Amino acid sequence: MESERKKLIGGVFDNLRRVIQVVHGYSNRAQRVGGLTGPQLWAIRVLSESAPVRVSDLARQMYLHPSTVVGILDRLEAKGLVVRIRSKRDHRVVEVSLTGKGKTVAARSPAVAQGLLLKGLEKLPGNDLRVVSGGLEALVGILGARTMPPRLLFSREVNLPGGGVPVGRDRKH
Amino acid sequence: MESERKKLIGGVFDNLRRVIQVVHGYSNRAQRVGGLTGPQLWAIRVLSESAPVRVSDLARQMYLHPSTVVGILDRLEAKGLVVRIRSKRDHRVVEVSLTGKGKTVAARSPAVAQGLLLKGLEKLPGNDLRVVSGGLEALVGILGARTMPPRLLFSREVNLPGGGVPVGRDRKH
DNA sequence: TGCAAATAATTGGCACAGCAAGTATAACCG
DNA sequence: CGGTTATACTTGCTGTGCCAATTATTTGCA
Repeated sequence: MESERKKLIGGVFDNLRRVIQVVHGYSNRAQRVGGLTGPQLWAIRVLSESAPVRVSDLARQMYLHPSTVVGILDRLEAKGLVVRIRSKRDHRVVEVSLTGKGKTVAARSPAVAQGLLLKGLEKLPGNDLRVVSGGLEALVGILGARTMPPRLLFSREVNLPGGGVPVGRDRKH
Repeated sequence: MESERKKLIGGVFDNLRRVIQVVHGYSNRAQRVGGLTGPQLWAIRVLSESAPVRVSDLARQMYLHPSTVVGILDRLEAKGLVVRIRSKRDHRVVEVSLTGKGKTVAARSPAVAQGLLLKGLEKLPGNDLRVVSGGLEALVGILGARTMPPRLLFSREVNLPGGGVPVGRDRKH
């Protein structure tokens, strides 16, 4: 039974690697689906949810430095997937949106991994789903990451760390 | 009960993000523990297990292109953590090993995330461990990643993909 | 009002990761 | 021998990611 534990633990590691490789590392670094890299796809996905968003907010949601996001946006803009529009009321801010092409990519892209996962989870028997949920819960607990912000993905709200409260801007069109 | 499923699924996503963020993104890109980047730490860890290893084998174990590994080794060598020794018998191969300093780093570093996980899993009650294992197993199944090579981490053997059967090399000192 | 401070996005510089193609050397095999 | 294969390395390129300025704009305060 000692060896059974060992085997289980080893399997957990292997599977965790696999999951990570698929979900996050689906585009390890180089170009991937549709010629988009991981971060680019990620930005597209965030944009597809957060409507027109300011560069700094996008950076916050992606947990990246603003200057990094600028670079990513440059490349996405060059591909014609996003547009930058200077805000009328505050001429400092830039609102980033998806173009039609960008929306198409966004609509097709989540199927890559997250969509796969979502579909799979949805058709999972209730008991198995509970097992998956419980298992991950335990993992997160072990890693002491329960207090960590989920980093947004399909959820709407963002807990920005450290930063002040986001001004309640009714930027809704 | 529909909403319970939804909540469970949402939680799975959030927790998955958390786990990924911790395990993989522990060293997002920039320098981290002891001034080492993620891939550098990873290489060190592989080296700490696989004794003297050839560059090509290291690349295979890290699932990286050999030229990428060369760069990583250059930086590790510059820091005095690894040494490259040309094999006497086959003058093409280079055996990479850890220096004393490198071993120290290796011994201290796995505590970063994987070690945390390992320790946590080890003290987990048998039942919970089975839940974690089963949950991940299901996830991997959903993602169709069961056939994917585990990418090695703590396990010894490597299933090199695509490549032919590894010649039964008795390079055991 | 008018000037200082804060804010937003960007730029430039740097290091690293990752790959592909090409090079040099060395081993193997007919 | 001579050609093929294997091994490591080099070079060139793209892309991330950060920090430290810079610029433009807005806000705040005296």
